[in-house]
Amino acid sequence: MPHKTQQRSSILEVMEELGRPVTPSELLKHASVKSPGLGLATVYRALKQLVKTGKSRKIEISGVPPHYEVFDKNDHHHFFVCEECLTMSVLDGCIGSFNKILPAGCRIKSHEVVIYGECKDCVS
Amino acid sequence: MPHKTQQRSSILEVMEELGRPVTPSELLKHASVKSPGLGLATVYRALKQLVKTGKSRKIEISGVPPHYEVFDKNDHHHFFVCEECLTMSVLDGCIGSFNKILPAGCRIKSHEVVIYGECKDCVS
DNA sequence: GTTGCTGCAAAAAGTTTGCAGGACG
DNA sequence: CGTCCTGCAAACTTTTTGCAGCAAC
Repeated sequence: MPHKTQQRSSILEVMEELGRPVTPSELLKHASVKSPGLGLATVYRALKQLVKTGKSRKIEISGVPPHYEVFDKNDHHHFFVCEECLTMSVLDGCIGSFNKILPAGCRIKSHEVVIYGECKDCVS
Repeated sequence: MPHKTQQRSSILEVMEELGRPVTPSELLKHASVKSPGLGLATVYRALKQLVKTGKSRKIEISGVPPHYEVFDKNDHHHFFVCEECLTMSVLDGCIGSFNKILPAGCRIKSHEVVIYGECKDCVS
C-alpha cells in the first residue's frame, strides 16, 4: 500500500493547481517550491503510481514531449496544440461516433483527438 | 540538393512495401536486406530528410514508439492501435467537423484521431 | 519495526552529431 | 572534383533502476 508523502502530495497539488497537461520537468520545477530538494526520479515514480491507480493520465502526441494530467473519468476531453508556442490546451466535449471508420471485428476501448493550429495568442 | 543513394532508396522502398506505419528499428531490419551494413543513424538521417521534403510523416501517439509512414496528401486517414499486440494500423476516412469543440479565435491547421482497442486478431 | 519512499548517481533506451572515408552527380 | 552521404562511435536527452538512509504507518 502506497504511503502518502509530502513529495507526492506536492506533485498532485501542482497538477491540480495548473489544471492543464504538464511535463515531468515542469512538475519538478513547480513542486520543488513546496518540496525543496525534490528529485526528478521521485516525480517519475509518483507519476507512474498515479497512472497505475487511475488518478493521472499520460498524454503522448506528436510535436510535444509527454505530458500528464489529473484524470477525471467524468471529464472527457481532447487537446489543442499550438504549433507556434507549443502549448497544449484542453478542448471540452467530443465529436464522438467513430463507427463509420472502424475496421470490422475489432473492439474499441478509447480514442484520442488532437487538433493542431495556432492559438488565439499566436494568430497574428 | 540531396543525393539519391542506394540506402535511401532502400528505406523508402521498405516503407512503401510495408504500407503501414513503421518504427526506425523496423526500417533498419528490413532495409538491411537490400542495403547490407546499413546503420541506424542513416535511417534516422533519411527519415529526417523525408519528413522535411514532405515525403514522409512522423506519427507519435501514446502507448507505442514513434512510427513513420509514406505521406500522401490525397490519402487522409487516422490510426487504430491494438492495446494487446501494440500494432498500429490505418483507418480509412475521417469523421471531420471539429468546429463545435474548437476554442474561439484559434486557427486550425490539422488534426489527428487515434482509436485504441483490440484488433480482430486479438479479440478473443 | 516493517514497509515504502527519497535523493543521488549510474544505467538504459532512443536519437543526434562529429568525423574520416566513399558515393553521387 | 566538390558536395552530400555513410558507418562507426561518442554525445545527448529522457526515463528507469540500485542503493543506503529516512519517513510513514
